[in-house]
Amino acid sequence: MKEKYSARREQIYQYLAGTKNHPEAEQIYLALKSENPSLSLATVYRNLSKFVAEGKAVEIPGANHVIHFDANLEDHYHFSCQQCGRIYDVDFPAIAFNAKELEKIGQVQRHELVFYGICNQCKNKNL
Amino acid sequence: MKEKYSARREQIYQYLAGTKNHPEAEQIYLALKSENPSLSLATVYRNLSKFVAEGKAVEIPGANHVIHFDANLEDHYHFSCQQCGRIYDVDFPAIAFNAKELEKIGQVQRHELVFYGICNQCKNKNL
DNA sequence: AATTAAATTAATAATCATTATTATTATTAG
DNA sequence: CTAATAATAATAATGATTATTAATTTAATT
Repeated sequence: MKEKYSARREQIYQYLAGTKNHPEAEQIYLALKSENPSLSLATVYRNLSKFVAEGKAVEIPGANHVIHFDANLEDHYHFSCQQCGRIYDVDFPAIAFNAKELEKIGQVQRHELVFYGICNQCKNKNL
Repeated sequence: MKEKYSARREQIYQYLAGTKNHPEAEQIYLALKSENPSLSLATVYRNLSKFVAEGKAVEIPGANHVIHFDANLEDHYHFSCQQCGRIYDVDFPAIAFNAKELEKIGQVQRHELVFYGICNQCKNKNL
């Protein structure tokens, strides 16, 4: 199954790579739909899964059990707002872990650190 | 809405609190179903959501987009096997983070650190 | 202990994110 | 250009989770 070039895939990837908003599949779909009315939601999902499988993007589990996507592969962590569902980047340096403790369990491919809470934007709205 | 005692809820909580397996809702359901044939899956979900809302349990997003539950509230982290879906405890001491960086974003209630990879058990099977 | 009120449940239907199917279209190879 | 095959659009199907509702259980009150 040799991969063929696909304009759709390119659009989806470029959109994901060009935003810091950690969108969910549907948000990407809606954003690209306007320029491209024939775009199908399943195509977005299919390509996102492909990116993840290829290691070109990662999934971030968000609030409300919706998956968000991120094409930023540099070490960074996330803040997930339990109220609005937005995901923010947290610019920490990568954390060093006890490798021996992890080796006892398995081989780590990557890690995700997510802080859960209420973002300042929502906090202010709640006043 | 004053909470009333419920034998079902108690069973579900005790099961969750008594295991280190980070089960998903359906696993809890199946485990308790044998002693309690009239147990309903929705009841398991409802009570698990309640525990989470009350802070008596946390959700851990597992592989295959299934949610696992953990009633162990002590600081500890997780390893999620991408092959078998099992979730393991990682016994690190809690990590100290740059509070100022986080305050810029919002108020943190808790954090989850998940290592993704292949567990040793699966690795050996793959040989 | 019986009565009432309210919370909880069982059973099941509904929802919603995600995935699979299939006929059609686009891309690449020959 | 034609054949082969990957990708898509449209839609149906799946599967985890949530909502509904009538019946049951619990707790308070008489």
